[in-house]
Amino acid sequence: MARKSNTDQRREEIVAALLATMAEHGYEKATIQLIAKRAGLAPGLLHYHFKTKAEILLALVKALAEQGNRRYAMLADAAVTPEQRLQAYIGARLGLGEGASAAAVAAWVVIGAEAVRQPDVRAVYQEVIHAEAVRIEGLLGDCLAALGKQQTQVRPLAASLIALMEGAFQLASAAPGAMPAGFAARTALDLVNRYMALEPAA
Amino acid sequence: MARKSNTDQRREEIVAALLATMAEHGYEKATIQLIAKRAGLAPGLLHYHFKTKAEILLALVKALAEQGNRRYAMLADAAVTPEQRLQAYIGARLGLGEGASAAAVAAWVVIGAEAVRQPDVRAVYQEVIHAEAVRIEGLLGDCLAALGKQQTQVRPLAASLIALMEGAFQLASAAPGAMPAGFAARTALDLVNRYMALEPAA
Amino acid sequence: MARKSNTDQRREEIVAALLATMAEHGYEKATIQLIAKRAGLAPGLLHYHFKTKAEILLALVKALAEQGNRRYAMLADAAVTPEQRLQAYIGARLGLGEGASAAAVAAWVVIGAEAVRQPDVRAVYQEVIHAEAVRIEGLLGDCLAALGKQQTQVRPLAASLIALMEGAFQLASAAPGAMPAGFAARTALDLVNRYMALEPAA
Amino acid sequence: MARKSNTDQRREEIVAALLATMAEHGYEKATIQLIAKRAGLAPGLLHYHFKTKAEILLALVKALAEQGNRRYAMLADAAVTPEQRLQAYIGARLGLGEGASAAAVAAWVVIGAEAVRQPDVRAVYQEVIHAEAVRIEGLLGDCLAALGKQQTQVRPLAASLIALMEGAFQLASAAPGAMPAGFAARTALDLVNRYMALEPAA
DNA sequence: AATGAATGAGCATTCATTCAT
DNA sequence: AATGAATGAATGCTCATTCAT
Repeated sequence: MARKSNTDQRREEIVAALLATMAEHGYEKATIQLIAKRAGLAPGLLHYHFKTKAEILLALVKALAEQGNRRYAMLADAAVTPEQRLQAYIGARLGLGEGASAAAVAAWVVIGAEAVRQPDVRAVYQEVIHAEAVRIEGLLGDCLAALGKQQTQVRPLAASLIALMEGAFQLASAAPGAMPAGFAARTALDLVNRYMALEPAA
Repeated sequence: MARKSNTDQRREEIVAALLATMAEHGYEKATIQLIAKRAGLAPGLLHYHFKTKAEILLALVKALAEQGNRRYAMLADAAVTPEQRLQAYIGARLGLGEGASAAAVAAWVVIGAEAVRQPDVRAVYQEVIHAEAVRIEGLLGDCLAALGKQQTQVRPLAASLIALMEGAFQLASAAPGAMPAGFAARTALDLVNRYMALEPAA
Repeated sequence: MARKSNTDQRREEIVAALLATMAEHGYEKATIQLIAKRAGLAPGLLHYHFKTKAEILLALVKALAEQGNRRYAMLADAAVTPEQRLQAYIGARLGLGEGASAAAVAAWVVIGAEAVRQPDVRAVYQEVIHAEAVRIEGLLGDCLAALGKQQTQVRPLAASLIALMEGAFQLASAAPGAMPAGFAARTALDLVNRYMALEPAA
Repeated sequence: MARKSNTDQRREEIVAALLATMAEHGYEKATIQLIAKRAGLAPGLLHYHFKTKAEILLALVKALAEQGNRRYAMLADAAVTPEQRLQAYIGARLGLGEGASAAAVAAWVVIGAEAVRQPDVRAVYQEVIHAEAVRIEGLLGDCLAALGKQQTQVRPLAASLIALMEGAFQLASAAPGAMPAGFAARTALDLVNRYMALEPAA
């Protein structure tokens, strides 16, 4: 081997550059030229490492999903009771404002809109949402069980929580100020907890 | 009198065509040619009635906002108690599934993503969100007052409800099936009602 | 109708420009820019009248085929005996050197090579060859009948004549000088006539 | 002795890979990457052994010409009478269908089209055609001499035979089925023999 | 000799916008 | 008001060629 491959690193750099560019310009206006400039690479190189621009987008969606997985794995270790795990989860997902993730949130909103029209993106987006739903249903089920409540509403409740979070990302990106800073996580948690508190016993 | 101007009607046709095209192709891929074909008009005519493509988009955002206003005005007349009004409101906004509005919902999601990058769109989007927030805060305030509860959490609660609705639109457009059909409105209402039920008295 | 369509004329101009450009540069090097310049049109206009560059090529193949049809129709009227018709046919097809058609001949050679790899081009090319074969078989059959000869070899003889003509085009374009000027038609006719003269009687 | 040079072998491998790739994709679409993959070599290596892609093409043209020479040399030994030599020659050249040579035939057709526009290719192509013409003229001259016929038509007859063969290659590659299988060689031989049979005596 | 990442010019194609009719 | 041809800048992508290793 006369030259060691740096493909994995380059791909990550390119994906990161798409994230940043997309957060600012949207997907269509995130041109290969612009992404390349942000990554400090020659435009042609992006097509050496990725066949098409759409492929970079898919890699980004997957990267963001994996990032979510890692965050979830970390918190799952730390928390003990079901309530703590739920709180930690919502806090991790909605704990916005830490600078670095603002771009990721904006990019995610753009991805959500691309999922409306691009079948490939939609497929991956749906996988991510579904995995999230499964996780939340597990967390809520544990909480309800610990409270001795019925679990018939787990699915719509989980779906509503996901909707609330996706909507919070949308508002944070397109209408900052609409959501009182930092209150999203707290209010979401209260909503869910009070809902469960008033569920009938099992 | 030569020939009466049909400008207003033409503008509405064009805006409607953008709505339909955008729901299917997104904003950038909703080309003037495509919009014109959908409207049954010549491409050049679109630039006679609108200076730029961006202007059509702004007209669409405003049209969707006004449509929301009209729906609200209608329901406000019918309902009597604060609880009825809140239920009617959420039902009207989240009562998806009536076919015709699926395109409007998808277009709204796309608009939300455009608001991330287009200042003009963002400004109008924020106006719409703000007006909605004011309305919901009024509704929630009335409900809490009728229940004799404190009203300190009206703002974050209203913001969360908006987030939930925007997120529900996103899921309906990009991940149909994630949200159990028709449950969005019911669960949202339950969440809010139980939250209020457990608020401290004023 | 506010503006009359000139599409047909423009398409012909574009096809003619491709013919000229291809004869000089081949298909791949006949860029849209080059073709447009030759036609005196803006590059973008070529894609207004044709969806793709490949579509222009197909239009050219069909145009050349029709041109051949017209030439054949003309001569069919003029000639009387089978021998005269055969002579006229070969003369018309191989009567090279009249300047204007040199480009067409070169373009046809390039088309033949494109037919090797482009299925769409190959399909049309085969249609043209087949139509030509049918015609020649008819001509040869008439001649053999008039001579009272058997007609069992009509097919391979026609195929050979087509091959000879296609090859003559190739030599005329890529190796002028190899074929003694103007002798192609005469030698081809002699070859066929002597072949038929020595066929067994029917 | 460090490591013996394998340059010659590598060059042959590369040329063979161009032949195969060109037969399938044409010259322009036979990219260095594609040729390298077919040869099982790294793309960069092709430019170590050849300065440019055009140089590989020239090497291929020469290789095909030499291959023809070798075939001719072989048959020349075996045959005795002029008629036998002519028959052997035509049979060797037109004896298509042996699988392995289909790609070579297709590549040759593509080369013929490149000769239309690339002066370097044209020069070599013409050399090959000229050498072929000289050979055929020799063969035909011998046949006519043996028959006691005049030899005034040797040149156009040889040119026509070359045209027929080049055209047969074209048809075999782009319109298989047009030429009744295996009949090309037989019919070509008959055409030439009957032509000679009816030549005036010397 | 060999590798494969890197470059950048060039390509077909798209598309908002203009404009003569 | 309306048409649809025309423009040209911009975009994603290709690819021969180079070069550090």
